[in-house]
Amino acid sequence: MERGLIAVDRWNEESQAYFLTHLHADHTRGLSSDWSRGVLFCSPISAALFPSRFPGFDLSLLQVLEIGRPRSLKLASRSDGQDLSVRVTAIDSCHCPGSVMFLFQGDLGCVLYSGDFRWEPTNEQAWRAKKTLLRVLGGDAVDLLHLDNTFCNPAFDFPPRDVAARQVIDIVNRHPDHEIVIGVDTLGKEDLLVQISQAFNTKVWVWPERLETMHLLGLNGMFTTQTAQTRIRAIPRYSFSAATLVALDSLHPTLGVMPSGLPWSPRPHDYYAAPHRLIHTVHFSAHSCFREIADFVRLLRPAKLAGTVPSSSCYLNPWHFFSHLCQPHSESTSPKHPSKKRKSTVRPRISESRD
DNA sequence: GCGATCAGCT
DNA sequence: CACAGCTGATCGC
Repeated sequence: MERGLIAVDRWNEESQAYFLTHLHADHTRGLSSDWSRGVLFCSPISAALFPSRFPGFDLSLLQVLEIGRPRSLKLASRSDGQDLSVRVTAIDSCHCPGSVMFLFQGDLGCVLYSGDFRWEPTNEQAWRAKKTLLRVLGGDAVDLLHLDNTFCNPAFDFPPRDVAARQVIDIVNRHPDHEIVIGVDTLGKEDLLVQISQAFNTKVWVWPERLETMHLLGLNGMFTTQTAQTRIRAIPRYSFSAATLVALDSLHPTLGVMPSGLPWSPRPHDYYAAPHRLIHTVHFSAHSCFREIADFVRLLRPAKLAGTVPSSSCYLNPWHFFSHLCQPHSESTSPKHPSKKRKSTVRPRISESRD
């Protein structure tokens, strides 16, 4: 965004204000315990997790933005030093605990930075977030939308997370005598584990640091670090492997469940591919699928649109799909073919740098 | 010795 | 290809 004024998830350059969308490692690269560049704004949940991620961090630099509650900032214009007045509001992005979008309104125009987000059409939390966003927008036209375009391709279509959770529960149900091992990261998929805990009325094992995270998130009584208390364990994804599963299975019949955001079918000779008798994979994505991204753009009809995810072979410029949804604000015709212009061959477009 | 960056892997 | 992210090697100070 406005270089030198506002930095969202960017930590390696001088700026007048810094904003953290969420605490995944790829958004905190450059942040460290000895941070001293300036004030950092984040959500209440990110703030609660902050000391455990960055011990010794100067907490006087942390500014908590309540969800849906605008905060006024005074910045200085880079050209003439004049005061710039900006309102910023954090909106739940439903990507992981504490994840938010940032809506900036004021002298820099109306800019929405989506951060990583997943707004499923059937999700209550997402529905509330959408209401909040529309309320704070109050009819303002969005000049620029920085969009999570991770899966911005019509080929990406996958079920909502509660359906995926149901699939995991079914797998566990079908294997009543197995130990179950689920691969998870340091933050995310808590809802999945909570649903499993409730469905089987049992605690779920997690490693000690993960238990601390659960407690900081206010999830008490559903998780344990004691192996004997449960047959269901959530282990770090990086230690989840075929070799690990084989070793565990030799001690006691074990089944691995890998909830993965990777939505394409793997090929042979790929380590993701190796279909393994002990491993079930379930599509579980914390990013919006194409249809959900399209709904989001249609809701906002921004004048300009930019992707936030760096280049990859399956990245397509969101403008390619959504330009017809942008601008003429009063257009009430509903062109129901966001993928109309899709070429049958996926045409990779290299993005510029992440901004 | 430390942090930052990268290669490798899952 | 690569959701997110760990480990370990290496580079620069």
